[in-house]
Amino acid sequence: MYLRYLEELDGSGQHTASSDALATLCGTTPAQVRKDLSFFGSFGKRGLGYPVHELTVRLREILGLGQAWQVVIVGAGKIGSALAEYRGFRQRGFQVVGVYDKNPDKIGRPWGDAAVRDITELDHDIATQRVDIAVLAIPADDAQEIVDRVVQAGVRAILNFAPTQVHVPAHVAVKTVNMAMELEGLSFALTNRAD
Amino acid sequence: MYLRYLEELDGSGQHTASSDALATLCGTTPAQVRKDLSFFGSFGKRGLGYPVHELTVRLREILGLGQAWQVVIVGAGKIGSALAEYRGFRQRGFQVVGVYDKNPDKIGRPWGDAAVRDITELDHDIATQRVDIAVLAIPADDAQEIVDRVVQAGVRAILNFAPTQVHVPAHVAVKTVNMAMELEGLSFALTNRAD
DNA sequence: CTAGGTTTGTGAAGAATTTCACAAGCGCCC
DNA sequence: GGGCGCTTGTGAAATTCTTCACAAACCTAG
Repeated sequence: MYLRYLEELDGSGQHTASSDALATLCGTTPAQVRKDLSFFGSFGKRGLGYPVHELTVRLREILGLGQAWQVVIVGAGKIGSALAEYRGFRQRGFQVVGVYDKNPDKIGRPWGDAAVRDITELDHDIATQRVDIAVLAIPADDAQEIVDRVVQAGVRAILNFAPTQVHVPAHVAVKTVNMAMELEGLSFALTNRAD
Repeated sequence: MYLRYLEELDGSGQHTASSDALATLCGTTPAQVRKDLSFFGSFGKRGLGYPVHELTVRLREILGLGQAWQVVIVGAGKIGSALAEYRGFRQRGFQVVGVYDKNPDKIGRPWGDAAVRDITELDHDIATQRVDIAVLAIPADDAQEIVDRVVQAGVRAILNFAPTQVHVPAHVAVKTVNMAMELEGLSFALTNRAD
């Protein structure tokens, strides 16, 4: 989050930013900003604030954004397709190297200058080319099976859009995005808001 | 999260579930399950566990899922369209009552048995029909402006897919889903994993 | 070079969350 | 009906996270 706003500041020519300024942008507190950043090192100058450009560079390093991570998307439905064409990914160095589906109607459908591939080829493909991250845009019922397969094939990070918890070995990182659950959180807020 | 798995258990005919069973399903601990549920009341029976069906009903009440919340989607790009047709929403009682865009090419494009509407009509539409939740699938630069407008028009809850923090008055609930940020979290995990 | 106005970095305090651990309650079986 | 094996609900302890508050450091101006 800090990186996002620092990039913005950098683009607009700001040279330094105080924890106070960053906090306002990010919707947090100055103390929080300082504690968070201090976890990784001592970047600021007292009396001045943080050097915007230098800090963006350091944060990118810390986040491992120096390299182009290779991503496969599993599931070529609405969400999968939207993700496959989402600019934000490539912009930030995530390269979509393959889209997979199990539905014969979708397999072979053009995608970029390649085509949607058969999900049965997934294991083989991951074994032969480097794949860092698997994005799952598939029904909940299929999620765990696909997770097991990509983990078996060597993938170490998974972004899961299926509305279910998936279980993985400790060395695999998973982030789950559950839109229905977010909406239900809003429903709760609407129902229980203190007016 | 508990609701999701309780529904599954209910569907498969389970009558009771222990905190231990729920914890395993949800990837948490039994103590956590009990503390969480106890916040809303005392639902379980000692020696037996929680009554699955009864608890789903109660959780739905608590989350305010009894009624059909009316949702508008702002932004008819890839992500907005995917969301507009996402079954998970309707299944859980969220009714998409309108899709808006500012791009003339997209305005009027058929969507369900209606059409994508001009974003300039948004304020008027919200004022004349009930809209509970606004889902934002628009560029970061437009996000705050649209947030201000829908809040002004009376919307109390926002699901934000724009990759930016948005600021709202205290009585408005916001959930932000930032896919690029999730990917960066995975990048960090891949970079700093302890092997 | 010094004084004054800022802002960081960080221990310590405070708050919130999670885990522990166990009494109390429940159903089942004999 | 009583004993036994489970499981909840919950205070208390432990841990984690956030906020406070201030010394140390830095810049600018004169």
